[in-house]
Amino acid sequence: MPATIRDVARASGVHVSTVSRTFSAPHLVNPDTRSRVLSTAESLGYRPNRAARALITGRTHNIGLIVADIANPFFPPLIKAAESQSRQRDYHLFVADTNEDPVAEEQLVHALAKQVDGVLLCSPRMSNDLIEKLRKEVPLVVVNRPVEGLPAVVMDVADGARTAIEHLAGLGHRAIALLGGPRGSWTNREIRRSATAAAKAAGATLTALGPYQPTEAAGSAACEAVLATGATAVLAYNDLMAIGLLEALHDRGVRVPEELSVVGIDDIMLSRLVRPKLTTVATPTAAAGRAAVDLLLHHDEEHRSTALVTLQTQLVIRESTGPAPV
Amino acid sequence: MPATIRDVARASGVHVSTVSRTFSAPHLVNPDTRSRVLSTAESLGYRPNRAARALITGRTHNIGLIVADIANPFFPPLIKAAESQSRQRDYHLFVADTNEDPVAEEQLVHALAKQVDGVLLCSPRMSNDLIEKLRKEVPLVVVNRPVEGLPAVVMDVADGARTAIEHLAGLGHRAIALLGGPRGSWTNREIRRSATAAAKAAGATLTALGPYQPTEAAGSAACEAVLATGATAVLAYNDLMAIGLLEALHDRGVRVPEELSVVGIDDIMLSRLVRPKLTTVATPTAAAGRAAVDLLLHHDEEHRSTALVTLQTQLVIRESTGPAPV
DNA sequence: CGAAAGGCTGCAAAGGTTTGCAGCAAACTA
DNA sequence: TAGTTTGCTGCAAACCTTTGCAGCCTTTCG
Repeated sequence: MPATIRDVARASGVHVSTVSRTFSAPHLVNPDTRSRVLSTAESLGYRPNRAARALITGRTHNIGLIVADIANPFFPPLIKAAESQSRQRDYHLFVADTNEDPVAEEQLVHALAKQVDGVLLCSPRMSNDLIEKLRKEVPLVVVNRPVEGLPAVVMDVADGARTAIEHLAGLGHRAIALLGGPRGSWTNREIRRSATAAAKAAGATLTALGPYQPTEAAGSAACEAVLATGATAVLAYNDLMAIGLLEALHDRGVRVPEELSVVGIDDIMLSRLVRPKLTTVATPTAAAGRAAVDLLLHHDEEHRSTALVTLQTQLVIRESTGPAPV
Repeated sequence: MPATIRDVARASGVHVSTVSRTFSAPHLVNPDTRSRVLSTAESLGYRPNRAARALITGRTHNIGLIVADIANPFFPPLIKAAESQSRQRDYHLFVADTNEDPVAEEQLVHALAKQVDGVLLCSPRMSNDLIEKLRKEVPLVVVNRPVEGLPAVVMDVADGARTAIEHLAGLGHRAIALLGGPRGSWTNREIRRSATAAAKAAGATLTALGPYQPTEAAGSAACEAVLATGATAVLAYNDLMAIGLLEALHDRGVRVPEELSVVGIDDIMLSRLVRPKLTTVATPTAAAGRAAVDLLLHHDEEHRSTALVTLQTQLVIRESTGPAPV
């Protein structure tokens, strides 16, 4: 039913190849012919069929984006930015959600492989070995984990965690708890490593808790464990957990920041709307989305192996941190 | 480079059509042959090329989802549910963001038309006439607006708004302000219509403000206007605006709910985390996402025209509403 | 003025899959 | 036993484009 290139060719009295070139290589066709073809195409409502085009060119003009949880407030800004950047470059974006499941991640890459020119793997939970295997099937860009020889964009959470710990130490905190994120997360390891080092340097003790799911519920559930450490300050794997913790603390009547200081990571939208407003390490998620798309699209094979984009983070001090209780 | 159906055929000593049938119509091929084909396919890492398949069958097994703003907290649960439901049915989901721009909506439908089996149009801002035109290009399901003769899923916001107004009236409020949403939104018109009627029935006055963008910033910006109405209670187009308003009120020192009651609509995640916790009309967004996908996939042409799914809403009373000041 | 160059167009193969049709052998039916 | 059905497989066309090659005509150059 929809008009094909053949219909346009017939209607405008030229060969299909001329119509094809009118769209994919306009400079090769005579301006008069071109405008004639264009106008009949317009009147027939013709639009090139991307699937057919992909079949022969091998380029689909589609990108896959795989995230752990679309509804986790960390991701939407990233998805939005990636989508916007993709479309600006005339690409469409498949979005898929793994529900934090490594197996689903792998299946999704397989399923999307043939349909996209590349896959953006965000905060993957799968092993590096598996990533190595999958990259043979389809070009990959990893977000939130550096992988040897693969283009990646990461946030400098190590620096962020260090800054956060220094901020707390500067407020007099000497016993700090770390609310750990999910197993398999590179970001989590980074935070832990850096926070430990920073605490040591500042003469504070750091008690690591976890692993936990990166959700508000898990943050609330961990309240007990946090209080049990005797810490006067907490650094959480992400804002969602920090906010969950804040909720639980509020319910228990523990005052923040008077009795306990709380720092999150990410600076999601929520963080400046809860009370007390959350002190947090801002990660540039939108920039990450854009960078990932560009990395996928712009980098030719030779450069690709060495491309690692590191985005700076920044401590945003709000109301959930204060001087250590005496 | 990747294995094709032909490679599998050669390696297992059968014709390509047999391989094809092994995957797309297994019951037509001898169990022995089938398992042989399957195992060589497995060892070659063969996966059917969906684009090629789409070319001949006309079914892409892809769905397009168009929303106004991915980062608006209202949408992620809907997107997540739609994605999950799609994948369960062996479909992949394109997600696109229009930035609240009606023109972008139209372009997106055109661009996706050839690549999907249908498009889910969420809270469209475009005119009904345009929708009528676009439906000829690709099957459409509309979310959050009923369109004559088109499958749609809507939330019963009229009932929600009525309930909200009755709740406020029951608390003694007689002057209520309505914080209006964006122009072109069916939901907005519904709310306004129903709230007006409910207010009248309850003997209260309703002052409608707007249109505003459905954002937190717009909610904050409208604070002045709300206070100027002299209302003792506000119903906002959505939670985001209500929360923005809450922020602005807090900054001005207006106490909620003592001096002003605030009700939102949607029950986004944020709403139970802000202080005071927001009283709001919960809309079943995840259910809407699932229903939209099912409507697209299950309904054959004859039923399609009559399919309108209406989802119930529910008032959730929290802390932002209280008795009218005397 | 003749030959070479350049601009434009047509031809046809190719890309990976599905599917109606035909063919064949084995298993039934009468 | 002859004829018919059934189960399985092969053949080849079709889906919509792109693109290397070849051919034509017009210009340009010497």
